[in-house]
Amino acid sequence: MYTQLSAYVNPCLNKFQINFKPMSLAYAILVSLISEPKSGYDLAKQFDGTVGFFWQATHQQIYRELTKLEQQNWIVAEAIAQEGRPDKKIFSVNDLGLSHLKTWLLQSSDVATVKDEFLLKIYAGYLIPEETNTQKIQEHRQLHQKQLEIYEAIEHNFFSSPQDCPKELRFAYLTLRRGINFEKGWIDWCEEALQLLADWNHIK
Amino acid sequence: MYTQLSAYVNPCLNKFQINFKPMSLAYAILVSLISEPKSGYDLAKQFDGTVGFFWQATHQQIYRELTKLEQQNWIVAEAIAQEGRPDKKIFSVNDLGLSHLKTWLLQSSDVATVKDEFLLKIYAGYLIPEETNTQKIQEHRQLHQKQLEIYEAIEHNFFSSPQDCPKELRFAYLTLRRGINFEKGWIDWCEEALQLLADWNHIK
DNA sequence: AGTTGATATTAAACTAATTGAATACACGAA
DNA sequence: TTCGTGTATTCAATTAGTTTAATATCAACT
Repeated sequence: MYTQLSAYVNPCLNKFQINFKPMSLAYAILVSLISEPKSGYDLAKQFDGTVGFFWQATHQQIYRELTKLEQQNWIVAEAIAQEGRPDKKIFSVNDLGLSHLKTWLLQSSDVATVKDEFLLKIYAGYLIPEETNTQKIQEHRQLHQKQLEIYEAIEHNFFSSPQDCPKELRFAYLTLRRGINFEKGWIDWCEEALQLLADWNHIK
Repeated sequence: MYTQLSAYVNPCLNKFQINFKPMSLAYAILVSLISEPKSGYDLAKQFDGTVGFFWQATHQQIYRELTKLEQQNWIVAEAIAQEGRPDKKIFSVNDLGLSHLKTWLLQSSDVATVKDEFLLKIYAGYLIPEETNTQKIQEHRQLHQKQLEIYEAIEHNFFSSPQDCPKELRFAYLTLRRGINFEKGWIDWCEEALQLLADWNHIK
């Protein structure tokens, strides 16, 4: 028995529906290529660097996605013969790709979901020895300290006077500020957590 | 000497290894079941609640994982007939599951990767109208404000005197503090970003 | 001369996650 | 009476992401 309206929909019609799916990796690639055309190899590197703060992907993912984007005619490739190095395929965004990117940019996005193994382990911290937790938090603080230093070096070298910043870099600066804010937040939390654990240890 | 932004690519990651450790969903489920045995339905609800700050999963994922965990004999199910409601299957962690969980808890974890569509869009904000960016950030601030209020209500109701906290809840409190820290960080950044955009707008 | 390491790309198999349902019972409101 | 909401679980298809390669060039050491 049909108890839902959806049961009456012709299933063949489903295939004609417009795809609203995120495909964010594709857009992340477009965003990177638009500021400067580059190869899959360069993209993979950059995805571990500055853009990597808010998006990462392995080179396998990137090459697969580039192939798809080229087939869809959102990007075009140019083969570059290099001396002393393997050939490169430099990709750039064409008009079709740019218009799709702009459409996507205008859509609002949800707050990103967090999947944090570290916090999951802290949550269950009562199951393991006290000092293991302390150690984990100290390690974590150091990792965030290191990342903060990287971000602050970038800020110092490229954004010492943000008011003079060229328009394109202004938005990169905003995301860099978020990176700094994020790392400082973690460091503050680590210190607070260590203090709380120490206090509780005194009380027992 | 570092003369280009791209030079700040983390050299440790040059081999394209972003260490992803799998199976975390299984452990997230174990962590939740260990504090109190529950059904897939309850798990799905909880994954939208407190645990949801650092882990989320859809009910389809959860049911699939529960089936696997039961087959591996890490958890056991007990069918509960309910009046006026469908039957429930209450899962609890057994000794094998607990020992695997403890082994996992002792392992150190990497800093969680961030995949933030919102920041990706901000990064490319120079491609869209000024007021669209402002609006996006204002929306985002409100979302984080709302989440902060939820966390602060939990803190007020359950952790008004954290020093008297029972041992198991201490760690939940630590993660709650991180949630508050996280939301406050976002709110601060939103305000800073709005101010910077306004300043730049004056200079043009 | 041979190993390592960086550059540069591709293939294939696999696991995890998402999308979009369907099924089924009960309760209260329209 | 059927509509919506909440409880409770399952299925199927597709997309996304991970692991583990293999291939190739060249520079710099050892």
